[in-house]
This record gives sequence, C-alpha cells and structure tokens, in this order.
Amino acid sequence: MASGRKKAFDENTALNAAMDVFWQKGYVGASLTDLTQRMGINKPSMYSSFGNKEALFVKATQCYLDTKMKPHLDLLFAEGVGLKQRLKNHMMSVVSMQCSDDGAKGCYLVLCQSELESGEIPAEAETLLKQADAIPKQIFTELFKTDPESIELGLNTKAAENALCLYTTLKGTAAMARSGVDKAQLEYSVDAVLAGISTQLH
Amino acid sequence: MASGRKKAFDENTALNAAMDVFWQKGYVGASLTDLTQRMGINKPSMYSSFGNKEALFVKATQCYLDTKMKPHLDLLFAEGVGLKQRLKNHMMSVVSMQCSDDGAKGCYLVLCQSELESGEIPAEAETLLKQADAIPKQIFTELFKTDPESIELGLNTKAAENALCLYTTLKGTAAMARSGVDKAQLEYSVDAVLAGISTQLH
DNA sequence: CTCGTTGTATACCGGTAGGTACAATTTAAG
DNA sequence: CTTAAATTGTACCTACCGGTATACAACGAG
Repeated sequence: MASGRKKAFDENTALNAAMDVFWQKGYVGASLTDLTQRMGINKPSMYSSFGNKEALFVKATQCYLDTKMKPHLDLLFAEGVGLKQRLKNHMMSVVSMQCSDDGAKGCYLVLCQSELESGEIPAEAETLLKQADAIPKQIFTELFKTDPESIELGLNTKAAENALCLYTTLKGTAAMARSGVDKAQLEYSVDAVLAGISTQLH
Repeated sequence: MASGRKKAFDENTALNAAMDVFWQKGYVGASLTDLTQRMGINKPSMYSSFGNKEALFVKATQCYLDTKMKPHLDLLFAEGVGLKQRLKNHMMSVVSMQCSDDGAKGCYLVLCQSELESGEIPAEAETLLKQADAIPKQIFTELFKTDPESIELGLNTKAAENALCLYTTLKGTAAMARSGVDKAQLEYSVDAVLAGISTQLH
C-alpha cells in the first residue's frame, strides 16, 4: 500500500548526460558535482537511482557500447557491400564521429585506459571495460575468418594478423582525433593502412 | 656568511622520479603524496626546490622531451641511412620504447591530452605541451621537404601530406601500446603504413 | 663556540572529493 | 483524510587535495 512520490527526471536522459561527462573527463576526472549538475539532479537522487559513482560508471559505459559503438560495428556486416569497402566504411565512420563537433570526442575506452593502468577504476567497471575492449578485436578476427570474399582472396591464413593490424590502427585514430588531428588527415591514414594491407597480400 | 645545510637528495634523480609519476598518472592524477613519496622527499623540500606542482610538471615535461623524445627524433637524421629506413627506425624505436617493461608506458603527450581539453592543466604547462606536440609534426614535414632522397623520389609535392600521415600514425602507436597491443602487432602496423605510402607515391 | 642560513620534518590550513542522515514533500492505497 | 512508501533538498560526515607555518637539524663563516 502507498507507492510513493514519482521521480522528477527521466533515468535514461540522466544516464546519457552522465555518459557524456565520463566521456569528456574520464572516471576519476568526473566529480559527483559535475555529474549531478549535468544530469539535472542532486546527489541523493543519483545514489538512490544508480547506487554509487562506480555503478553509474558501469551503466554509462554499457550505454556507450550500445548506442555509440554498435553502429560502427554494424557497418562491418552490411549486406551487399564488399569486404574492403565495409572495412573502409567502418573505419571512416569512427573517424567521422571522432571529428564531429557535437558531443564529446575521443574514444571512451582509450580515455579510461590510463586510469585503468594506474588502478584508479574499481574492479567491476574494469572488467566491463576490458571486455568491451576485446569486442572489436574478436569481430575483426571473426569477420576475416568467415567472410567469403576474404577466403576467396586467400586472406584466411593471415586473417588474425590483418585483423589485429586494422584493429590497432582503428584504435589509434581515436587518440589522433583527440590530439587535434583533422578529419582529412585521419582519412588519409586509414587509406594508407588499407592500401598497405592490400599490398602485402597480393 | 654561512651557507646552510646541504640537500639530502639529488634534484635530477628526484625530477626523473616525478617525470615517471606524471607519465603514469597525468598531471591531475599525480598527487603531491604520490610525487613526493616516489621522489623520496617531503613536500616542503619539493616546494623549495621546484616551486609548486605546476612548475614541477613543466620541468618534468622538459626532462621528458630531452631524455625520452629526442633520441627517437635523432634517428630521423642518422647519416648514411636511406630516408625510408630512417623513418622505419624512428617509428620502430617508438614502438620499442612503448612496449618495454621497464619504466612507464604510453605517450606523455597523449596521456595529458584529455586533461588539456578539459582545462585541468595550468597555462604555462599547457603552452609547453602544445609546443612539444608540434615538434614531431614540424620535423617530419621539414625532413620530407629538404631530404635529397625525398626530392629525388618525387615526394616533395606531397611532402606535408605524407608527413602528417606518418606523424598521426606514430602518435597512434602510443595509444595502442597502452591498450595492451603487443610489439609484433605494432611493428606490423608500421610496416603496413609505410607500404601504403610507398604504393600511393609510385 | 656562536650565529645566520639553508634544508628537513611535522602538523596544519581551507577547499573539495565521494557518500549519507534527516527532514520536508509528493504520491497512491485504504 | 490518514498513512505508508518513495523522492527531494539541505546539511553534514570523513578523507584527501595542493599548499604552508613553524620548529628543528645541519652546515659554513667568523
């Protein structure tokens, strides 16, 4: 009996705002004052809705993976597009987001990496970040191994190797974007890497 | 008259220790407790010798540029070595350092980049970091423009463009190394980029 | 030795971090 | 309207941040 006062804010909207703050400042750099202000709520509301800063970070990270990272990965599996073009589309999509003016910049995962290494991020969030970090690697490798076009081109033997090369290059673009490198330069880099791989395999 | 007590520590050793801490944790992440503990001194000694945290950071960053960054750049100007080989030596040297077990990892400049963007680094240090960030770019461009072999290969017209590509790729390797990518993979990436550039120019 | 100078050690300053106790307020069931 | 459950805002907790006042220890000149 009795079901209490209604929430005066939307949890999902608030979570998106928190994601942006973490994305801009990292886990340690984002203070509760920063977070709650941008979320439009006060601290007790945050604690009752999300648990604590760590739990909020975990949920915000999951939100990033679902809404920001997945669209890029989907381009790798677009139907009716050749392997090479899909790879390019995928990488250019990442470059494009990194260089856009709206929203936060830089790779969420790369941004948190230094905090991971110095042990400033709690255990549960650390596990999630490491799992998320492994996703593109797995997908790239899997794609190279199972894609018909890849096998036809004789790429299967060097699949893992090439997947790793693309994956590392892709991760690099995030750091470059955050260093103020512009879009054209990044696209040129992506082209160069793709050309390099083609050369080595033909 | 009277010349006071002698210092019980070596300033240069202490500065190197401070550099390592900043390198691992960034400017904001490195607390005075972290710093002074690793430097083997207490806070008043640090303040009397270096001024404050900001001044210490500026000196530590200068130390990084002189002792860590310069050796890599020197490889670009080695005598009796071809341009392509010098570029490769230079990039592999960076990869090698990033993947070594001793000392801190990652690019000092990339590490501090997020703090730069969120305005957490004081003005003087910010200027120094931005200048340092521009050095490799300038050197790469200059090298492409003035190197006889480069001109002979007809690279001069696309010099700046290629320099930027190499520069961005190089910066990317630092982020990759910090993400746990191993040495062989990074070397493979460097090879791919160099191959890609050769393809585009011949 | 005395004395001024310099470095070291401890304890402390105001400010802010993450987190919480508590009272006031809103809601719906009875 | 009463009442119990849930959310809200304010004020506060301890811990640590960068920075410093102060007392003490080590030195060299005279």
